[in-house]
Amino acid sequence: MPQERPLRADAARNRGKIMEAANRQIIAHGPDVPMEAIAEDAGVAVGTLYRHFPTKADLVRAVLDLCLGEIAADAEAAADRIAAGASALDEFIAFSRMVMENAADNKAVKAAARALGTPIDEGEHAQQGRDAMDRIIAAGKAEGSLRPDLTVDDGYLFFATVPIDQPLAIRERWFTLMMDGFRSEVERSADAPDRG
Amino acid sequence: MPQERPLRADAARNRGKIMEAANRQIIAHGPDVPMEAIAEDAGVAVGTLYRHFPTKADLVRAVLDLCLGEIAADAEAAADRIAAGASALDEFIAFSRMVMENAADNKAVKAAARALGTPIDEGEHAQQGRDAMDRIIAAGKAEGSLRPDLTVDDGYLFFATVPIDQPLAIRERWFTLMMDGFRSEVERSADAPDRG
DNA sequence: CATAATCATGAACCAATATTCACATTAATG
DNA sequence: CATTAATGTGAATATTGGTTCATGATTATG
Repeated sequence: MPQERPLRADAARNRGKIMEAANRQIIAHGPDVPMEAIAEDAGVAVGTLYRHFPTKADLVRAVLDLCLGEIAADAEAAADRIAAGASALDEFIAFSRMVMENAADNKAVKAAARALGTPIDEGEHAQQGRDAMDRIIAAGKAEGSLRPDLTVDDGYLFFATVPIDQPLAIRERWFTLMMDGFRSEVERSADAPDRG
Repeated sequence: MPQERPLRADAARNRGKIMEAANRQIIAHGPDVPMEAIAEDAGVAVGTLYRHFPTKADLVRAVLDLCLGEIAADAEAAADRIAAGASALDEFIAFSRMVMENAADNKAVKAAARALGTPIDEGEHAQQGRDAMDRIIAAGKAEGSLRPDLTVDDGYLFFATVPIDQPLAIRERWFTLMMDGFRSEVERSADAPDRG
């Protein structure tokens, strides 16, 4: 077992700069951003990217995993608040809305959503998020506010189908419809103006 | 106003072959398929594609518009059946399912869905489909089976968010959830196994 | 069938991008 | 500080894919 020698100081520094730059660039321009752009943003040469990540796909994967991690952390926070007494329905809706809004203007999240079901969501972050979602949904069902047959996969489905390229109003409407599909019958939304 | 001189015989023939080939190739591989591939499939040289379509985007647009036309025709057929006495809810669901299944393995439909809200859906086919959807939804509301605030845009939203890259079971589940979101309260789905 | 207008051909051109590699720098070590 | 292993550099390479254009073929017309 070859001991991992620690990174040289400059190497560690550059690795950080690369991750930050890649994060910025992918958030702004999506995973198709050229390696050159990331290198320039990081203030290093392209070759350096390749010293740290054998291939572009590896770099992108690392960034997307980071995104997934942040979302998973939010899910955990929501689950914790529920455990501490907060309304499961409120937390579920707030978390879902947050995911939607992130996906709308963060192309990394968008790409991560599109990548669900691919190798990307097999990292530990994905599992962490899945567990938190499970807690939220179980609480919602116990509370009677979410449909009894709801599963974590439904949450992922939500994530994966956010209408990213549509205008805000459309996205809001989609959100209403999805949430109404997720609720138990008695709990339907009140924001529809003209219903009996 | 320059009179459109009719196409020369060989030109007309080639135009047909190109449209067919482009349709095939885009259905199979999506709009990113190389022009070379389309040319080869059509049995002509790339230059010929450019004689008929100034740019690749124009060719793709033509193919997607064709797809939209077929879907619009299906919507009209459904609307007509409703006018003739068929259940609006049944027709709405059947049409929606058809759209979903098409989008699943027809990359042209998928691309057309993604292109909603872009210049592509401003052709006459788009308007035709919109009108038919309007008739279907109005009937469903009159029947009391669709939520009173449903609009044609919601139908487009459905179209645009089909979870294309997910496995069949996931897509079916999504369909259930969406349809439950579209129905009026009293009409919720019965395919959920474990609800009281 | 002769002529001109139209059309088809496909090699060449160009731009974008991932990736490599010979060489230059820099940090760790004694 | 001398040595060397690790690291950084960025021009060069390879590939892909859209687009053009000089040339040759085909069709329409009188």
